[in-house]
Parts: sequence; C-alpha cells; structure tokens
Amino acid sequence: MANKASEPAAATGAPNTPSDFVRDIVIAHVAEKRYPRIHTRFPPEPNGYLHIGHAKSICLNFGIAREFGGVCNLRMDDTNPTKEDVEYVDSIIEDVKWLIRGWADDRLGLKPKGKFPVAQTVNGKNDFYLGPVTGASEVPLEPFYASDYFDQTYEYAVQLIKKGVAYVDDLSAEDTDKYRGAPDRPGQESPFRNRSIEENLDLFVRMKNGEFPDGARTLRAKIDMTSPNVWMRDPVLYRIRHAEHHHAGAKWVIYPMYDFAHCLSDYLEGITHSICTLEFEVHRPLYDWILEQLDLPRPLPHQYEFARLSLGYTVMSKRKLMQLVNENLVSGWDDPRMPTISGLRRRGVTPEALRDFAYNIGITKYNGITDVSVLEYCIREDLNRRALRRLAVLRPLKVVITNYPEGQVEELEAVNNPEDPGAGKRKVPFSRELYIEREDFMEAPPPKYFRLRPGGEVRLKYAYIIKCDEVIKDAAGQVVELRCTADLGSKTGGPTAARKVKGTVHWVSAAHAMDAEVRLYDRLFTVPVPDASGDFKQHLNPHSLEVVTAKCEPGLKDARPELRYQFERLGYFTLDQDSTPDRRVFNRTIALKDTWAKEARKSA
RNA sequence: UGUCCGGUGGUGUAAUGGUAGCACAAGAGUCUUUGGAGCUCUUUGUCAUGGUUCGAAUCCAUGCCGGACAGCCA
Repeated sequence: MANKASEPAAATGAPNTPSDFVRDIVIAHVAEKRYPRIHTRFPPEPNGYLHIGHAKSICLNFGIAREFGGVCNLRMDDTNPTKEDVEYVDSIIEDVKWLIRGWADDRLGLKPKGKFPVAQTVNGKNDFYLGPVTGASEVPLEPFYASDYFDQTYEYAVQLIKKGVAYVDDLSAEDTDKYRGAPDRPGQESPFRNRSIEENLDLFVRMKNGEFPDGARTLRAKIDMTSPNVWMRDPVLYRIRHAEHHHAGAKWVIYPMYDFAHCLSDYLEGITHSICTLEFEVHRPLYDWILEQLDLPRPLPHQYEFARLSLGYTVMSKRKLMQLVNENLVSGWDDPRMPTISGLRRRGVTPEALRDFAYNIGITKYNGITDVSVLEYCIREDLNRRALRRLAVLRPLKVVITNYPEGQVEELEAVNNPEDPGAGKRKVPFSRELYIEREDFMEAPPPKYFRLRPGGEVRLKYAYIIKCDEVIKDAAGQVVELRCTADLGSKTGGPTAARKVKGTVHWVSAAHAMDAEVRLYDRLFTVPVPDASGDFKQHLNPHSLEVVTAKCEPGLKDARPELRYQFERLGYFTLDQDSTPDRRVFNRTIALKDTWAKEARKSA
C-alpha cells in the first residue's frame, strides 16, 4: 500500500484531500460565503472523444463539486456545427459517467430533456436561468448544451448592440485578420465600426434571417483595436454558418463564438467557478468584459486556469488523435493504445486508477510533461489489489513429465488473489503434458537466470518441482519439447515441498488448455514527445501491438468483461469486446514489473 | 523588440516569512511457490544576481529561461 489514500475525500474528513491553488480559491470563497453553492462545469466540445487530459479536468471539476457539496454540470460546448457530431456527444456522456460512477455521480448536474433557460426577474431585472437536476429523476435527463442558449445569446448580443458596444462588420475574414495587427503591433479600426445602432440592429436581424452568405458579415464587440491583448481587439461574437446543427437543428444560420457563448453559458447555469486550461488565460479579460457589459442581476462566474496534462510517449490533441483514427493507424477512438478514456477503458484501466492518477499529478499552472510511469504505477497498484490470478502461457513450449502417469489428472489448488484472501481458491488441472513459457527455458542461460535449463530444476507454481532431463529440437534446431521428471513429493504439503528452488514458473495442462487470442500492447510512440517537431506519425511504434495465441487454464472460459485478471508472472489482462463464446480475446492492460528484463538489459 | 503566465531532485508536486517534504523513476538490501506484491534503506533540488528581514523557495528589483496569445476553432 502506498502511504496515501488513493481517494480524496474531503467530505468524510479523510486525511488526503487533494490540495491545489484552485481548491484554495474555492476554500476562501466558501469561507466568506461568497456563493450559496459551489457550481462547476465540465464543458467539452463534441468534436472528438475524451482523453486522459479531459479526465484530469473531470476529476478536478467533479472533485470540487464533491468536496464542497456543490454540483458540476456536464455541458456540450457546441457552438460550431461544422465540426461537431452526436457520436461525440454520446461518447462524452458515456465516458464521463463511467469515470465518476460511485464517486461523484451524485454531483453530476444534468437537465430535463428539451428544457431551455427560463425567464425570471431578479432584483427587478430580467434574467434567464437553467438550473441542474442531480441524482435520480422521473423525467429523462440530458446534458446542458450551449446550443440550447442560442435564443438568450442572441438576446444578449442585441443588448450589446443597443448599448453601442457591438457592431456588424462587413470585413472579410482575410481583412479582419489584417486589421487585427499583431501581438507587438496595434490593430486598426474597421471602416464599419461606427455604424449607427439602428443599422447594426437591422443588419444583425438580417444576418439571423439568412440574408447573407457565410462569411459576409460578423458581429463584433467594440472594445479596443490597440489593446495589447489581441483578444480585446474587437473580437468576433457571431459568424454566419449556413449549416444544420446536430442539436439545435436548422433554426440558426448565425452561431456565437466560443468567447461569447462560454461566459454566458456559465452565467445562465449559475456556474461559480469556470475552470479551464491555461491557453484561455488571455481570454479572461474578454470573459469578464462581456459579462460586465450586460446588466446581469445574479453573481457573475469567474474563470480560473490550470495546466493541461501532457503525458510522455503519446499525443493528446483531438486533432492528432482524430488523424490516427482517420488514417487507420489505430483501430478507432477506443483502440486500447489510444490515450482516450474509451481506449483506456477497453484496455482494462479502471476509473479508480484514473482518478488516482489525476490525484497524484496535481493541479498547477506549470506546463510540464508527466512521466507515463506515474500512470502505469497507478494502473498496477489498482489492478494488483483487484485482479484474479490465473495461469496462462503466451508463447507455449511443451513439457512432458516422464515420470507422471499417462492419463492421470490432478486438480491442484491455486490462490485467486494473494492480496485478498476473500477472493478464495480454485482448482487447476495438472497432467503429464504441459506448456510453459518459452522464455522460461534457456539452453545456455546468462548468469542470474533462475528459470529452467538443461539439468536444472524449477518449481511449477502450485505443483511440483521438475528437472529438465532432455531437450528435443526440430530439424532447424528449434527447441520444441522438454522432457522432465517431477519430484513427486514436492507438491504443496508433500515431504519435499519445502525444498528451495530458485525459480517458480507458470504452466498450463496441455490437454485442458483453452486457446485465446491475446493482444499485447506497447506504447504508441517511440519518443517521449512525439509532436515536438515535424510529423508526429513518424514516431509511431511499429511494435505497439502484438497478437499471440495463448494457452490458458480452462477456468478462463468463464472470464467476464467487468473483471480484471492477472496472468501470473506476465501482467494484467481483461476480456475484450471482440470475444465470442468460441474465441476469447484478452487485452493486456499492462505488464507486471519485470526486474529480470532490466537485469538482462544491463548485462547486454 | 507587445501582453499574460510560469521556473523547487531525472519527472510531477508540497512547503503560503521559520527543519526543503511526498510520489514516480533510479539504486541497494530483505522477503517470497509470481524475478509480482510487501518491507527497509540510499542518491539527486529551490533559474541567477542583488535587496528587505533575526530568518527568504516564499516578499521586492533586475536579468535569464520556458509557455500561451495574432481562427469568422474551442
């Protein structure tokens, strides 16, 4: 056991509650009773599958909701119909629920299907609000959608125009670019910047009505073209897109930009802490500006930024992950080699392991690269506790026990999980002909090799000590079979059971073995930072997937997809969805630590 | 040569003016019917220079280095 709890739990007063600068801020706000309730949100754009970097954000946002008695809304940030799709919406919902189940699912804020913000009066002012539903509900629920707020967003845009702080611009995209200037050079005002409010109003309505083609005009905030912050140089608020929206349908041909929609979505939902990644830091003045221009009666949300996750030996951007999928370099978004949540799930990683990982890496504003070994450690630690031990041979080598009677079968007792006595025991059949791992025999082994060699002895796990008498080879000189004799008194409880033998080896009875397809995964890339320069795909690991036919103990016929298995001495495995009743398919989630491999590498 | 944000062992993070700690990684040992797990131990760090202070990783100044930002993407 690590000397720290794997689960943060402020609510129960557990000692190892996560602590970071974001939570420090929340703690201060709770202390001063700044908000009636802490309300966060997780707002992915449905333009790809969620990855482990999103998992970090989910754990932060739902973790805060959980620790401070708040709510975390799941919201689709879907303001760009040309890039989004319901396939992604569905996968996001599944992944989020999977990751927080049994941990923060009671903090998940959803809303009744089809419900929109409702008009209300607060302090004599007009307002819109859409609150969350948590827990069980009699009506069907769905996530929040930024696209459900298009009516309100439009309304707010009109308010900005009436106030004289937004205008319709006729500049082309190219010219908008030119007029913006550069970070170290001020921009210039658009010739359309000083239209009358009436003209702006008229033009904006006509934009909405579809009178203009894509790109013909935009609605822009009127701020300051000379601002040192490029995002304050009259940012675009609305653009024209004659495209059907996956959620809003065909109602709109103008769509709000992220900066305009996001702060308003936060406000409409009553979000208090809008937590995002560092690249939005320069957008924060705009976030605040928009909300402050509108005369909003309720407390305004505030934005806080933290460093996104970078993991070694993988890529994290949705664009690059999509490239791997589209170019068939992986089997799909849920390929077990992908850093996606669905890929990790299929690989056999549990939500607990992912949450533990998120806890361990912390939250800061420093952009570093996290070592994959941290993830691997969290996965192993979790699986070591829960995995059922089984015997399986990945690369079989036949062994005949010459002094063991032909036709005899013994049912030997094997421990299911030494870490968990409650997991019980099982029987595995033993007979004269067995398979052992090819790697567990060497004709001319290097020093410190503890396994089988000609004339040497090794313990068969849960069975006998055997001695290798004869090595049988084929015409090509390949070792194809070993002839051994067993010390028949060396079985557990036997007279010579206590004899010390250096090595213990796993095995499977040949006659009883079940064949299974086993997929062995390795890291997807060969270098720590594949996208450091050039084409990241040139660093793909050609050996990231190896498929073998393994010999498994017969009990593995009953393997269940929700369980985790350790094939002893090899690694952790889980049943893949490609399994059929006739053919089991296992994914290797992760190999066991292999100090022998390290030793062998050292001497090589 | 713009604005904003950062810089603590190899990596990631803590210490919020008072003993630089934790985890991973690495190494040594112990134990073991998994070369797994466990247990014990070890190596390695405050970007630099000044200043404030009894005392600075922490506050101030300057410098250096790194990141983000110039989509009608999010």
